[in-house]
Order: sequence, then structure tokens, then C-alpha cells
Amino acid sequence: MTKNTSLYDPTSRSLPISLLRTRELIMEVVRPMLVRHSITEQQWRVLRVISEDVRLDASTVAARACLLAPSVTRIVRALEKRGFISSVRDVSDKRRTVLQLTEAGDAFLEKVSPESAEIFAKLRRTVGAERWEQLTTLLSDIRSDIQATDTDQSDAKP
Amino acid sequence: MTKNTSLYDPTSRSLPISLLRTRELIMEVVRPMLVRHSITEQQWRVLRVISEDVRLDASTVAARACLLAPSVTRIVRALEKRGFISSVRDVSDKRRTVLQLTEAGDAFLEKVSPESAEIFAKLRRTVGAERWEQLTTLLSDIRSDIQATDTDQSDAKP
DNA sequence: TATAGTTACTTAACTTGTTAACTAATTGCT
DNA sequence: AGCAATTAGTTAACAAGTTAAGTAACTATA
Repeated sequence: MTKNTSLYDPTSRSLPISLLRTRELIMEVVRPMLVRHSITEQQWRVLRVISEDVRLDASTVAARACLLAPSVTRIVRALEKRGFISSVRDVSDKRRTVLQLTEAGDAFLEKVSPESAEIFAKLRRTVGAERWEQLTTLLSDIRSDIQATDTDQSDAKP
Repeated sequence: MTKNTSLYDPTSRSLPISLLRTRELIMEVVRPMLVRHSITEQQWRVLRVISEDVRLDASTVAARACLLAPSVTRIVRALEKRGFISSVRDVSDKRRTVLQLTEAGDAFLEKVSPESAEIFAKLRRTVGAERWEQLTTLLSDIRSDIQATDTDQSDAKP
């Protein structure tokens, strides 16, 4: 049988797989913390995203937390039930749902913060602060590049 | 209400979120290709992983494709039904399932290859070859670092 | 100012992933 | 050799993600 060589990068150098494996390795260390606090990865991402702005509509949260709209609907309901966020219909655009961190949500983030900081400090040490920064910056830059090209209208219809 | 500042990195600099967003951005470009060939992301990863070795047991495939064992069971069944892989009980360890790419599976990878190459060549161009390589290498190095520390026995019981 | 088109979100049906319990096989210990 | 402990994989029940259709609200235009 013909062995399939050199048609594809080795999976260790394929970016989609490589990004996934690296994330998975980090999450293995982070997950126990989330389990201890009875929160799912997705709920945690939503909390983190919402905490960055005073208020945010659901679609923006979906995009930033890498979730689809129906998932956000459910996650928002769960976080609301737990008292961590409030969701209110936007007054100026009644289609929109405005999400906000509650005081309890804020307190929760504060409570988990030291644990999280410790975990990431340790990871950062094992990887080396310089490389950690390098990766963070590279990822952010690369996202900008890709977004710039699929946003631009150079290949749009005339 | 107290605004939650500086307790956490901004999500754009949180590695787990950053890795996810970057992967998501890339997959947006790759996914249409997979849809055209009626294969899921997970099945594709399994094919890619299996194609790297002459034969591989299911657990190794699970680890390398970032999947759990029960998912692999289902994916293997699907890929087998499609004739892309063969799964045979290991003779020397009858608990193990040995997975192998079939000729049809190999042909499939070959068929998709030009499309894939084009998509990634384009991505690579927009990001810049140098930075692309830099990221690939960084990710691989960082994985080594993390794996080295959770594998080492320095904190094991005496 | 109707109204066609779009946008934001939700609901419903389906498909996947996840956890836990189970079977079978192998290994380690005595 | 015999038996507890571990490992590989599967199955079953449940939870989460996904797709598609639906509702309500807004926007552009004729």
C-alpha cells in the first residue's frame, strides 16, 4: 500500500491540530479548578468576556467566547439562575439582550482569581515568561492579520 | 458596582481563549472544505493522525486527535463504514484495537490534499511565512515544556 | 409610510461529546 | 500459579453543541 507521505504537514506542525493540542494541555491543568467551582469551560469563558465590558449584547459575547448563539442562550440562562449575570432587553434595540455581570458574578471571579493566578503563574514559569509573552503576542497579531483579510472588500463584487 | 479590573488578563491575552479564537478563525476557512467532502472535523483529525503511522492503537489516536475514547469508538466505526480505515484486534495484546489507513482512506487524503494545500498556502501568505513558522515552532516547544513537567516525577511520593 | 430584507435571538430536532459503569485482557505482587 | 490492580475499549445515559426554522424588531427603499 502506498504510504501517505509529504502530502500534509505532520500533525505536530498543523496549526489547527497544534493549537488544539496546546490548548488541551493547558486546560488539563485548569479544568480541575473549574470543576471545583462547579462551572463549565463555556460558562467560564462567558463570564470572563462579560467582565471585560460594562455591558455587552449576546452576539458579541458569542463571538468573543467562540460559541454559537443557541449555546449562549442556554449558558446565559444558567449563569442568570446562578445569579452571576443579568440579561435585560436593550431599550434602544429591543431585539438585543444586554448582558451584565452582577455583584455576585464579580465576587465569584474575585474568589476564583487567586487559584487561577497561581495555576497560570506556574504554567508561565515552566514555559518561560518570555516565550509565554511571545506566544500571546503572536496569536493576537496573527488573528489581526487573518481578520484584516477576510474583512477587506478587495474580492467583493464590483 | 465594583468593576472587575486587573484580576485576570484581558481575554485577548488569555492563552486558552487566545488559542481557541485563533483556531476558530482558521477553521472558518477550513470548514467549508471538510463540509464539501462530507467529513467532520474530528473524523478528519483521526484520518490525519492515523496517516502518520503505519498502524496505531485507538488510545494513541485519541490522545493525538484530542478526543475521548468513546468518541473515537464512534468515529472509527464511521470511518470504517466509509472504507477509510481498518480496525483489527491486536494479536499480542487482545485489549488493543489496531487502526490502519486503507487504500481508499489514503486516496481520500490524496484527493483532498490540493484543496487543503491551497487553503493553508493562502493563510500562510496572509500571516507571513516567517510568523507562521514561528508560531508552529513555539507551540510545539511549549507543549514539550509542559509535558516535561507533568511527566517528571520530581513531585512524586518518596 | 408600507414592505421587503436583514438582524438578534429563541426554540426544536438532531448530532455529537461526556461521564460512569461495564467487559475483557494484561500486569504486578505474593 | 493465583488473585488484586490496572489498562483498553465499549456501552448507556445524559449534557452540550449544531442546524434549521421561527419570531420579533429594526433598516433601507420605493
